[in-house]
Amino acid sequence: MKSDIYLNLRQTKGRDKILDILQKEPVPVDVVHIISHLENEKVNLNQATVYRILEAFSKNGIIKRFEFLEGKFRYEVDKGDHHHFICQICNLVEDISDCNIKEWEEELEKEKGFLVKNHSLEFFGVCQKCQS
Amino acid sequence: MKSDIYLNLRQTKGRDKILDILQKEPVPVDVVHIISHLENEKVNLNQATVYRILEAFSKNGIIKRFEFLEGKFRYEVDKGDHHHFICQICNLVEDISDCNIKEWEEELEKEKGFLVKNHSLEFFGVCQKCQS
DNA sequence: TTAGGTGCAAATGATTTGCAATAAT
DNA sequence: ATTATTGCAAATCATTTGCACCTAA
Repeated sequence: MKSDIYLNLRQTKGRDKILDILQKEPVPVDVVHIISHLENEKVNLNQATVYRILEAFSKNGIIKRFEFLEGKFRYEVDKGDHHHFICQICNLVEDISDCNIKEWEEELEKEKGFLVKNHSLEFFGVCQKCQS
Repeated sequence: MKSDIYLNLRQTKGRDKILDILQKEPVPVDVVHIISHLENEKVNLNQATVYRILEAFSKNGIIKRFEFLEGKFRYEVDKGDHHHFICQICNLVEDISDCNIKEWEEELEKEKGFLVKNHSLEFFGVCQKCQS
Protein backbone atom coordinates (compact mmCIF):
# COMPACT_ATOMS: atom_id res chain seq x y z
CA MET A 1 0.00 0.00 0.00
CA LYS A 2 1.01 3.59 -0.47
CA SER A 3 3.17 5.07 2.25
CA ASP A 4 3.90 8.70 2.98
CA ILE A 5 7.10 7.98 4.86
CA TYR A 6 9.13 8.25 1.67
CA LEU A 7 8.85 12.01 1.33
CA ASN A 8 10.38 12.90 -2.01
CA LEU A 9 11.57 9.35 -2.65
CA ARG A 10 9.74 7.02 -4.98
CA GLN A 11 8.06 4.04 -3.44
CA THR A 12 9.37 0.72 -4.77
CA LYS A 13 9.05 -2.91 -3.77
CA GLY A 14 12.67 -2.98 -2.64
CA ARG A 15 12.27 0.05 -0.44
CA ASP A 16 9.07 -1.22 1.07
CA LYS A 17 10.71 -4.50 1.87
CA ILE A 18 13.85 -3.05 3.42
CA LEU A 19 11.83 -0.61 5.48
CA ASP A 20 9.66 -3.48 6.59
CA ILE A 21 12.68 -5.50 7.65
CA LEU A 22 14.21 -2.61 9.55
CA GLN A 23 10.95 -1.76 11.27
CA LYS A 24 10.80 -5.26 12.69
CA GLU A 25 14.37 -5.18 14.03
CA PRO A 26 14.77 -4.15 17.66
CA VAL A 27 18.40 -3.11 17.14
CA PRO A 28 20.63 -1.77 14.36
CA VAL A 29 21.54 -4.42 11.79
CA ASP A 30 24.21 -4.62 9.12
CA VAL A 31 23.85 -5.05 5.38
CA VAL A 32 24.63 -8.76 5.44
CA HIS A 33 21.72 -9.21 7.83
CA ILE A 34 19.38 -7.27 5.59
CA ILE A 35 20.42 -9.15 2.47
CA SER A 36 20.02 -12.55 4.06
CA HIS A 37 16.57 -11.51 5.26
CA LEU A 38 15.70 -10.53 1.72
CA GLU A 39 16.94 -13.88 0.43
CA ASN A 40 14.93 -15.77 3.01
CA GLU A 41 11.82 -14.04 1.76
CA LYS A 42 12.75 -14.64 -1.89
CA VAL A 43 13.00 -10.93 -2.54
CA ASN A 44 15.51 -10.28 -5.31
CA LEU A 45 17.41 -7.06 -4.73
CA ASN A 46 20.91 -6.37 -5.92
CA GLN A 47 23.34 -5.54 -3.14
CA ALA A 48 24.32 -2.29 -4.81
CA THR A 49 20.65 -1.39 -4.71
CA VAL A 50 20.44 -2.29 -1.05
CA TYR A 51 23.30 0.08 -0.31
CA ARG A 52 21.69 2.78 -2.41
CA ILE A 53 18.38 2.38 -0.64
CA LEU A 54 20.06 2.58 2.75
CA GLU A 55 21.88 5.70 1.65
CA ALA A 56 18.67 7.30 0.42
CA PHE A 57 16.86 6.40 3.64
CA SER A 58 19.70 7.81 5.73
CA LYS A 59 19.81 11.05 3.81
CA ASN A 60 16.07 11.47 4.24
CA GLY A 61 16.09 10.82 7.95
CA ILE A 62 14.11 7.61 7.66
CA ILE A 63 16.86 5.52 9.16
CA LYS A 64 20.08 6.14 11.10
CA ARG A 65 23.55 4.76 10.62
CA PHE A 66 25.53 3.45 13.56
CA GLU A 67 28.98 2.06 14.12
CA PHE A 68 29.71 -0.42 16.88
CA LEU A 69 33.48 -0.54 16.48
CA GLU A 70 33.11 -3.42 14.04
CA GLY A 71 34.40 -1.73 10.93
CA LYS A 72 31.02 -1.62 9.25
CA PHE A 73 27.75 0.25 9.45
CA ARG A 74 24.55 -0.77 11.10
CA TYR A 75 21.16 0.67 10.30
CA GLU A 76 18.02 1.28 12.31
CA VAL A 77 14.76 3.11 11.68
CA ASP A 78 15.12 6.53 13.26
CA LYS A 79 13.59 6.18 16.72
CA GLY A 80 14.96 9.47 17.96
CA ASP A 81 17.78 10.04 20.35
CA HIS A 82 18.89 6.89 22.09
CA HIS A 83 21.95 4.72 22.42
CA HIS A 84 22.94 1.12 22.78
CA PHE A 85 24.72 -1.26 24.99
CA ILE A 86 26.78 -3.85 23.12
CA CYS A 87 28.06 -6.95 24.83
CA GLN A 88 31.65 -7.50 23.78
CA ILE A 89 31.22 -11.22 24.14
CA CYS A 90 27.82 -12.24 22.80
CA ASN A 91 27.11 -9.13 20.72
CA LEU A 92 23.83 -8.57 22.49
CA VAL A 93 22.57 -5.11 21.67
CA GLU A 94 20.17 -3.38 23.98
CA ASP A 95 18.57 0.04 23.71
CA ILE A 96 19.49 2.72 26.22
CA SER A 97 17.27 5.77 26.54
CA ASP A 98 17.87 8.87 28.61
CA CYS A 99 21.10 10.72 28.97
CA ASN A 100 23.73 11.07 31.65
CA ILE A 101 26.78 9.04 31.13
CA LYS A 102 28.48 8.43 34.47
CA GLU A 103 25.15 7.86 36.16
CA TRP A 104 24.20 5.64 33.31
CA GLU A 105 27.13 3.39 33.57
CA GLU A 106 26.41 2.88 37.24
CA GLU A 107 22.75 2.28 36.51
CA LEU A 108 23.60 -0.14 33.76
CA GLU A 109 25.72 -2.08 36.17
CA LYS A 110 23.15 -2.01 38.97
CA GLU A 111 19.96 -2.46 37.02
CA LYS A 112 21.00 -4.71 34.19
CA GLY A 113 24.13 -6.28 35.56
CA PHE A 114 26.06 -5.02 32.57
CA LEU A 115 29.75 -4.58 33.17
CA VAL A 116 30.54 -1.41 31.28
CA LYS A 117 34.10 -1.46 30.02
CA ASN A 118 33.95 1.67 27.93
CA HIS A 119 31.66 3.73 25.77
CA SER A 120 32.03 5.74 22.63
CA LEU A 121 30.46 9.14 22.18
CA GLU A 122 31.00 11.49 19.31
CA PHE A 123 29.26 14.69 18.35
CA PHE A 124 28.56 15.52 14.75
CA GLY A 125 27.65 18.91 13.44
CA VAL A 126 29.04 22.03 11.87
CA CYS A 127 31.83 24.07 13.39
CA GLN A 128 31.71 27.82 13.63
CA LYS A 129 33.97 28.39 10.65
CA CYS A 130 31.80 26.24 8.42
CA GLN A 131 28.55 27.90 9.41
CA SER A 132 29.37 31.11 7.57
CA MET B 1 65.94 4.26 23.68
CA LYS B 2 64.28 1.60 25.71
CA SER B 3 60.68 2.21 26.64
CA ASP B 4 58.59 0.44 29.25
CA ILE B 5 55.28 1.36 27.67
CA TYR B 6 55.28 -1.82 25.61
CA LEU B 7 54.52 -4.17 28.47
CA ASN B 8 54.82 -7.69 27.11
CA LEU B 9 55.34 -6.48 23.55
CA ARG B 10 58.75 -6.39 21.96
CA GLN B 11 60.15 -2.99 21.16
CA THR B 12 60.86 -2.49 17.47
CA LYS B 13 61.71 0.47 15.26
CA GLY B 14 58.30 0.32 13.64
CA ARG B 15 56.48 0.36 16.95
CA ASP B 16 58.58 3.20 18.27
CA LYS B 17 57.90 5.22 15.17
CA ILE B 18 54.16 4.64 15.12
CA LEU B 19 53.87 5.41 18.80
CA ASP B 20 55.88 8.56 18.21
CA ILE B 21 53.57 9.64 15.42
CA LEU B 22 50.46 8.97 17.45
CA GLN B 23 51.82 10.77 20.49
CA LYS B 24 52.24 13.90 18.41
CA GLU B 25 48.72 13.83 17.02
CA PRO B 26 46.13 15.91 18.83
CA VAL B 27 43.25 13.84 17.47
CA PRO B 28 42.57 10.29 16.29
CA VAL B 29 44.06 9.57 12.86
CA ASP B 30 43.46 6.85 10.30
CA VAL B 31 45.89 4.34 8.84
CA VAL B 32 46.41 6.29 5.63
CA HIS B 33 47.54 9.23 7.72
CA ILE B 34 49.97 7.10 9.68
CA ILE B 35 51.42 5.48 6.57
CA SER B 36 51.95 8.77 4.78
CA HIS B 37 53.70 10.11 7.88
CA LEU B 38 55.98 7.08 7.82
CA GLU B 39 56.73 7.65 4.17
CA ASN B 40 57.53 11.30 4.77
CA GLU B 41 60.08 10.27 7.31
CA LYS B 42 61.48 7.56 5.05
CA VAL B 43 60.46 4.85 7.48
CA ASN B 44 59.77 1.63 5.61
CA LEU B 45 56.96 -0.32 7.20
CA ASN B 46 54.63 -2.65 5.39
CA GLN B 47 50.98 -1.73 5.70
CA ALA B 48 50.09 -5.15 7.04
CA THR B 49 52.64 -4.52 9.75
CA VAL B 50 51.13 -1.15 10.50
CA TYR B 51 47.76 -2.78 11.00
CA ARG B 52 49.29 -5.46 13.18
CA ILE B 53 51.07 -2.90 15.31
CA LEU B 54 47.89 -0.92 15.76
CA GLU B 55 46.08 -4.09 16.74
CA ALA B 56 48.77 -5.00 19.27
CA PHE B 57 48.73 -1.48 20.72
CA SER B 58 44.95 -1.53 20.99
CA LYS B 59 44.87 -4.89 22.72
CA ASN B 60 47.45 -3.71 25.21
CA GLY B 61 45.65 -0.50 26.06
CA ILE B 62 48.36 1.70 24.58
CA ILE B 63 46.05 3.25 22.03
CA LYS B 64 42.30 3.42 21.44
CA ARG B 65 40.26 2.82 18.31
CA PHE B 66 37.54 5.23 17.29
CA GLU B 67 34.96 5.43 14.57
CA PHE B 68 33.67 8.73 13.26
CA LEU B 69 30.96 7.36 10.98
CA GLU B 70 33.46 7.26 8.13
CA GLY B 71 33.59 3.52 7.62
CA LYS B 72 37.12 3.21 8.93
CA PHE B 73 39.00 3.26 12.19
CA ARG B 74 40.95 6.06 13.74
CA TYR B 75 43.57 5.63 16.40
CA GLU B 76 44.76 7.74 19.29
CA VAL B 77 47.09 7.15 22.25
CA ASP B 78 44.90 6.33 25.21
CA LYS B 79 44.34 9.63 26.98
CA GLY B 80 41.56 8.32 29.17
CA ASP B 81 37.87 9.02 28.90
CA HIS B 82 37.08 11.81 26.53
CA HIS B 83 35.18 12.40 23.35
CA HIS B 84 35.35 14.41 20.17
CA PHE B 85 33.49 16.90 18.14
CA ILE B 86 33.71 16.31 14.41
CA CYS B 87 32.75 18.97 11.90
CA GLN B 88 30.67 17.38 9.17
CA ILE B 89 31.96 19.88 6.68
CA CYS B 90 35.68 20.46 7.28
CA ASN B 91 36.36 17.35 9.34
CA LEU B 92 37.80 19.39 12.16
CA VAL B 93 38.16 17.18 15.22
CA GLU B 94 38.28 18.70 18.66
CA ASP B 95 38.59 17.04 22.03
CA ILE B 96 35.70 17.17 24.45
CA SER B 97 36.33 16.38 28.11
CA ASP B 98 33.76 16.01 30.87
CA CYS B 99 30.47 14.30 30.63
CA ASN B 100 26.86 15.39 30.42
CA ILE B 101 25.36 15.18 27.05
CA LYS B 102 22.44 17.59 26.81
CA GLU B 103 24.30 20.25 28.74
CA TRP B 104 27.29 19.61 26.57
CA GLU B 105 25.52 20.15 23.36
CA GLU B 106 24.27 23.46 24.60
CA GLU B 107 27.71 24.37 25.86
CA LEU B 108 29.27 23.34 22.62
CA GLU B 109 26.91 25.63 20.80
CA LYS B 110 27.40 28.54 23.19
CA GLU B 111 31.09 28.26 23.90
CA LYS B 112 32.50 27.02 20.65
CA GLY B 113 29.80 27.99 18.23
CA PHE B 114 29.50 24.41 17.13
CA LEU B 115 26.17 23.49 15.68
CA VAL B 116 25.56 20.01 17.03
CA LYS B 117 23.47 17.97 14.64
CA ASN B 118 23.76 14.65 16.39
CA HIS B 119 26.05 12.54 18.48
CA SER B 120 26.84 8.90 18.77
CA LEU B 121 27.26 7.12 22.05
CA GLU B 122 27.67 3.43 22.59
CA PHE B 123 28.57 1.45 25.64
CA PHE B 124 30.82 -1.57 25.42
CA GLY B 125 31.21 -4.18 28.08
CA VAL B 126 30.00 -7.56 29.18
CA CYS B 127 26.35 -8.40 29.74
CA GLN B 128 25.16 -10.29 32.76
CA LYS B 129 24.85 -13.60 30.98
CA CYS B 130 28.40 -13.42 29.72
CA GLN B 131 29.90 -12.61 33.10
CA SER B 132 29.24 -16.06 34.48
C1' DT C 1 7.12 11.06 -20.65
C1' DT C 2 10.90 11.43 -17.80
C1' DA C 3 13.53 11.75 -13.78
C1' DG C 4 14.60 8.64 -10.52
C1' DG C 5 15.58 3.65 -9.41
C1' DT C 6 17.72 -0.82 -10.40
C1' DG C 7 20.89 -4.68 -12.10
C1' DC C 8 25.19 -6.12 -13.32
C1' DA C 9 29.91 -6.31 -13.23
C1' DA C 10 33.78 -4.21 -12.02
C1' DA C 11 36.36 -0.94 -8.99
C1' DT C 12 37.67 0.92 -4.69
C1' DG C 13 38.99 1.22 0.13
C1' DA C 14 39.93 -0.76 4.56
C1' DT C 15 41.57 -4.52 6.81
C1' DT C 16 43.29 -9.37 7.30
C1' DT C 17 45.88 -13.69 6.39
C1' DG C 18 49.42 -17.42 5.27
C1' DC C 19 53.84 -18.30 5.10
C1' DA C 20 58.66 -17.72 4.87
C1' DA C 21 62.34 -14.70 6.43
C1' DT C 22 64.07 -11.76 10.21
C1' DA C 23 65.02 -9.59 14.56
C1' DA C 24 64.19 -8.88 19.70
C1' DT C 25 64.73 -11.06 23.95
C1' DA D 1 68.00 -20.30 20.68
C1' DT D 2 63.42 -19.28 20.79
C1' DT D 3 59.46 -16.85 19.74
C1' DA D 4 57.52 -12.67 18.38
C1' DT D 5 57.52 -9.63 14.56
C1' DT D 6 57.80 -8.32 9.77
C1' DG D 7 57.42 -8.35 4.52
C1' DC D 8 55.17 -9.72 0.67
C1' DA D 9 51.46 -10.94 -2.06
C1' DA D 10 47.09 -12.35 -2.13
C1' DA D 11 42.55 -12.68 0.02
C1' DT D 12 38.59 -10.89 2.23
C1' DC D 13 35.05 -7.75 3.60
C1' DA D 14 32.34 -3.53 3.21
C1' DT D 15 30.99 -0.23 0.18
C1' DT D 16 30.78 2.40 -4.26
C1' DT D 17 30.53 3.41 -9.28
C1' DG D 18 29.46 3.56 -14.42
C1' DC D 19 26.35 2.60 -17.55
C1' DA D 20 22.42 0.62 -19.80
C1' DC D 21 17.85 -0.66 -18.83
C1' DC D 22 13.51 -0.17 -16.28
C1' DT D 23 9.51 1.86 -13.76
C1' DA D 24 6.95 4.96 -10.52
C1' DA D 25 4.96 9.26 -10.79
